[in-house]
Amino acid sequence: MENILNIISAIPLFNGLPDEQLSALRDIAVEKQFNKGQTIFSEGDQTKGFFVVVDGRVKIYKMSSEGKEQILHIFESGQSFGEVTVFTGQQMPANAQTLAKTRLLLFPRRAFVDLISANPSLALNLLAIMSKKLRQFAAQIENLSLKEIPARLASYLIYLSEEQDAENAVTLNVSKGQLASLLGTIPETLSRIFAKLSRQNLIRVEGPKITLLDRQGIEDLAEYGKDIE
Amino acid sequence: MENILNIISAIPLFNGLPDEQLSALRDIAVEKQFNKGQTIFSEGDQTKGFFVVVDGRVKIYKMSSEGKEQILHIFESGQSFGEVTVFTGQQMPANAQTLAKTRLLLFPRRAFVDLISANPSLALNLLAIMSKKLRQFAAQIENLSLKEIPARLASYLIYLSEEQDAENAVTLNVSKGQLASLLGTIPETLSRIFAKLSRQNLIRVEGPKITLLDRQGIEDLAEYGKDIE
DNA sequence: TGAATACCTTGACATAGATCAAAAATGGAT
DNA sequence: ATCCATTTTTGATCTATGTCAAGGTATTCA
Repeated sequence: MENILNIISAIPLFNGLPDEQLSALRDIAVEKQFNKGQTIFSEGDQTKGFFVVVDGRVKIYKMSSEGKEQILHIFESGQSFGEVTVFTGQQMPANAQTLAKTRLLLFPRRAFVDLISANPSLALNLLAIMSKKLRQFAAQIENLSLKEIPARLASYLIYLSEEQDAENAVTLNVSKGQLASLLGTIPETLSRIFAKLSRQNLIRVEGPKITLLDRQGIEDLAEYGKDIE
Repeated sequence: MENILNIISAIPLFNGLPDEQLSALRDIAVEKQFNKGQTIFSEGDQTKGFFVVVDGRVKIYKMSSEGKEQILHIFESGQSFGEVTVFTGQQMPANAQTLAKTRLLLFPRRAFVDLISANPSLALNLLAIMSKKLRQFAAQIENLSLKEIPARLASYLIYLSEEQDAENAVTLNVSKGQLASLLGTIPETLSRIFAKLSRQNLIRVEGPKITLLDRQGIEDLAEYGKDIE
């Protein structure tokens, strides 16, 4: 068994916790392995607990009655998901599936809640993380309803470039089809928009590698929508 | 001064807290009065703390660069908002404005965080409330991206009927224009959809009073979208 | 009571994006 | 390498919803 303690202490959620609490966390954590494309849980499932991605990538998504998928979130190493139902005790409100070979830690509900009850600093960390998620959701709602798809794509590219710490070149970490779902559209439309932005010399697309040729132009597009044809 | 303690103890967030904690909360709460249409805070403002609606109604909204508004939330008596920035310490991410004459309690940031740190049960309540909001946001994202507007309206009517505990008659608690924004559309479109659903004998609209003539039909519409013309 | 203002509805039209279909490119697996 | 499966792109068409404009209906306030 690899040192779970090291993994746990590197998780943002558990930042700044004293060793004894980290040990307590390790004692309740359960390690899980998944291959690419496996389902972790489905909408309506009973709550098991809350998850942390050790490595790999997980998508959280909803399906419409016609089978269209909307990705709500994509989580990578160090990020956590499933907090919500730990506290409401309801069933899972969405589906989770791996996008790659993935290792997770599961903190079973009961034990985790007990731990939080006893540790205000853990609760505060958790509150901060959930606050951040609320904020991201609000931003996503704003994007979906206020902005057109080219603007949403531009926002995402900027987000990625900050994430990857690269001024003007980013690499998509999901397939274009998945990206379409995350942006609330379909692959055909996304493809056309990539083509259009390329034509306008805002970006260059080479497979999953996107070069931002005109950073300012892309920022304007993200901010003001309405791309100039 | 009216008994703030009574108000505080009736707030869901503070459910089940012992008297001494309620007193501690009262000691840090600040009462605020607003008339209809007044701005409580604006996007970019410094975080003051977190708010509870005593009575009245508050909308939280974003503006697009073209001045279109998207309502993220409408809060009524007993509900709280502004928790997010209390923990992240960032600026306010959206605007808040009263929809009616409104009384609020403000819990200043610093004092509130101290209180939580000392009281795990308060933290757990807060976690549960934030979880619920996350869930609502997820549902809103799902609605915006997976459902057409008639289905969103149907969902909202069902939600309202449960809220108001009325099987087949609901009263809109916001203007139709505001409702349009909440559903991610514009008044013209909403108006047409009301007309269409009336034509299909699913509902009857009399001003802000909506009668659900065919509850099952409305539920189907909310669930499966794609209304049968 | 009536003017003024905000709100709601209806109509004609424009368009972003979805759908359907099929070709092209990519990337594993053998 | 070559084949198969998946992903991506491109084209033609359709439709829901937005935009612009105008008329109607409440509600408020003097």
